[in-house]
Amino acid sequence: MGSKASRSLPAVRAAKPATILDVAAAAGVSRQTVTRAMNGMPGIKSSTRERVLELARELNYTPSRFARGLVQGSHVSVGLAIPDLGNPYYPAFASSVVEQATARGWHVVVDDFGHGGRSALDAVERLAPQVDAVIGYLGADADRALVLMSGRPLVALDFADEGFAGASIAFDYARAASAAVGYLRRQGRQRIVYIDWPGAGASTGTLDPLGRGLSVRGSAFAALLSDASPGTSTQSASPHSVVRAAGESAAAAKEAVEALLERSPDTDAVIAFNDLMAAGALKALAQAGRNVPVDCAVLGMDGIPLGELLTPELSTLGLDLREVGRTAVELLDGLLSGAIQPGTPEVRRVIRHELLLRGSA
Amino acid sequence: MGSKASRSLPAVRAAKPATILDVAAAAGVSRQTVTRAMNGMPGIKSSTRERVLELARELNYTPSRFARGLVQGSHVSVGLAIPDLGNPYYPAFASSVVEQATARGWHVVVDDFGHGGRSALDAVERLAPQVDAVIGYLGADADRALVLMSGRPLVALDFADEGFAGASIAFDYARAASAAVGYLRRQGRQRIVYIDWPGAGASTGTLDPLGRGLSVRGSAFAALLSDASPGTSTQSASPHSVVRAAGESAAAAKEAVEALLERSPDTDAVIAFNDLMAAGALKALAQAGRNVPVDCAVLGMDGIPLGELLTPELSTLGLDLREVGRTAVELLDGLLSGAIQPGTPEVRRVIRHELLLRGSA
DNA sequence: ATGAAAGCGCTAACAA
DNA sequence: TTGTTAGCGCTTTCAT
Repeated sequence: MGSKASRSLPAVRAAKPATILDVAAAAGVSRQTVTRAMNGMPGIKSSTRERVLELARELNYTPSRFARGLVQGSHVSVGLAIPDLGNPYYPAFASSVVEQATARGWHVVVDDFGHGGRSALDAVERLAPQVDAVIGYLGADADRALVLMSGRPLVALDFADEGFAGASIAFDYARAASAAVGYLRRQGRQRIVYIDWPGAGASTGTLDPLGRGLSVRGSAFAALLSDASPGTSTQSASPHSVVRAAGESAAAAKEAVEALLERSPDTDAVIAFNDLMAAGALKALAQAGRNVPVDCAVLGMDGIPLGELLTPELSTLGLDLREVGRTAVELLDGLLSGAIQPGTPEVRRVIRHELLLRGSA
Repeated sequence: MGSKASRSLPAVRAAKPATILDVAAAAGVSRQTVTRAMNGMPGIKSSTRERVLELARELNYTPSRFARGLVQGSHVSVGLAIPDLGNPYYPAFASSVVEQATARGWHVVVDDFGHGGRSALDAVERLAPQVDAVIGYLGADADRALVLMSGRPLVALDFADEGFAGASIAFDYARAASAAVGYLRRQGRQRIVYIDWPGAGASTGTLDPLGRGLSVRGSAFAALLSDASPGTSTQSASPHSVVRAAGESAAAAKEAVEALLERSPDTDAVIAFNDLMAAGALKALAQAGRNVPVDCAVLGMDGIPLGELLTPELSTLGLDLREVGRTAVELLDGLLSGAIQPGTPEVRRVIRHELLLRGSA
């Protein structure tokens, strides 16, 4: 190192990163020779290779993947925008997307926008210039995100807006809610409560019986649960049939259920926004000494593997996440190849939940 | 659509994707005008913009992100190679890496190589041409992976090989094992069994008392557990103190523990390879009617949030995954900027587990 | 074993 | 409002 200090290394690190020409100049060779050294190609004296590699290291040179990609031909690169890798639902979905994309030789760039107060729009904004297409849980930002993609394909998940010009995969919450509530009613459950997390879809403007914002799935349940007692007047029959948790976490759901049990000890069935929150409900019930499912049934939503590890095992409205991932990537594949045209009915898919009965209901 | 059928669209879709020149030619404008249309730039008649956009859609044109990146300046792009997004440990880690990378304006390309019989080396092979650096759980492939990176930074996790030329983050299993076994012995546990999964680190060649391959962490525990009964002869004192599960899953661990309880009903403490497998152990013990932790203690390894949702809550050797992610990205940052030199002691970090006592031990 | 030239597809700067 | 010119940094020929 010291012996070569006389070479013209810039005293202050240049703002611009070193290029192949900088290395070539420093080594006194042509850029092809640098290419040969960097890529371990034949036709270069090993002493030259060593010298070039050493210089490259000193100059902190990294070949530009853009220049290289430009000349060598690129892979498809897909952006995946998800709200929170810490919620087991999303990695389960991501896993399926990555698997399907990998099978096609694509790359997946993941942006978890759950940290630092970022929004789905931020994520797409960052992703858009660098990827060929985006798959994401974007909520109401989907419309604006589509603009950022300037014509490239976008698949919005859990999105059912009729006016949306991109591709979408929606979930049939009305049907899922009806299956769940029907099952619990047939069991003779009298006091069914849905634990909502209005953060995701509250922008839809649907309100619960008390006039508070509700998630999309929350409104599906609210509609069913409010109709429960036909004997009463115009006032909603079950004003407390929907409870709002403070966050999309087991801890928040646990607190909500604790408060609920305090207020309405006769609750005999709890349906949660998702499996993670159902796990919190399970904890609250266990702590309150309730026997699940005898005293109170618990139903989750998602069907993630976590449910099978809980005690009792979680009954849930399961989504086939591999199917969701496969559908998203297939949609993209069709859009990218031109086999599917945007604006046709083909780009709006609906996937159904299935009632998975395990131990908790 | 039909009215413009006479334009010279290729009858058969060309093998090569359309370029900006194809669109420009089709629209009878210059490429600059196409750029303006595609990127929503000003200085273009909106009728022209419409026409160009329409043509672009027909030709299925997508701007090359490489050409664009080349001219606009690139973000740093980091590859993240992980074995299985379905194991909650990895998304927890990935989440932290993505958060740290995002804060620096970097992109993260995730490759989950757990599907389709792919190896860590496959993952790096795919990633290498497209990223500036790689972080990964590569096991024994780390050495070969480094070659594929041709000089670009690589951070290998859970890797402690002395001869490794890249950066690495190792975990101090000897210390962790000693903390765990010491704690259980002080509790008076007599018959402590470690449930190994030799898939990951079996290549190190360490053998258990029965001569079978062991994971790195498995050997740390085997060493301690074999020394347990100093009264016996040269033959290993506790030949069954290490059990091997058939997979890195709760289900595999559950089966292993079921067999163990059959064979050694006096087992009063189980330590698992990781939290997921500990969850399986918990299920097996509950099913066998054992009271955890009274009859039998269970200790996991990882410290993922899942543990707190189990019944009883899982005691574990926790790793601060946010610290691990932060360290990996900091290492990369230093390497990329030249602030840290490869080959110095600075690139080999060690992170310690901490004994987290919750309900199960 | 090495070098020179050409061009990948795009956008910024400048003309018209 | 539109077109022209000049690269971005690299790898591929093809020469030497």
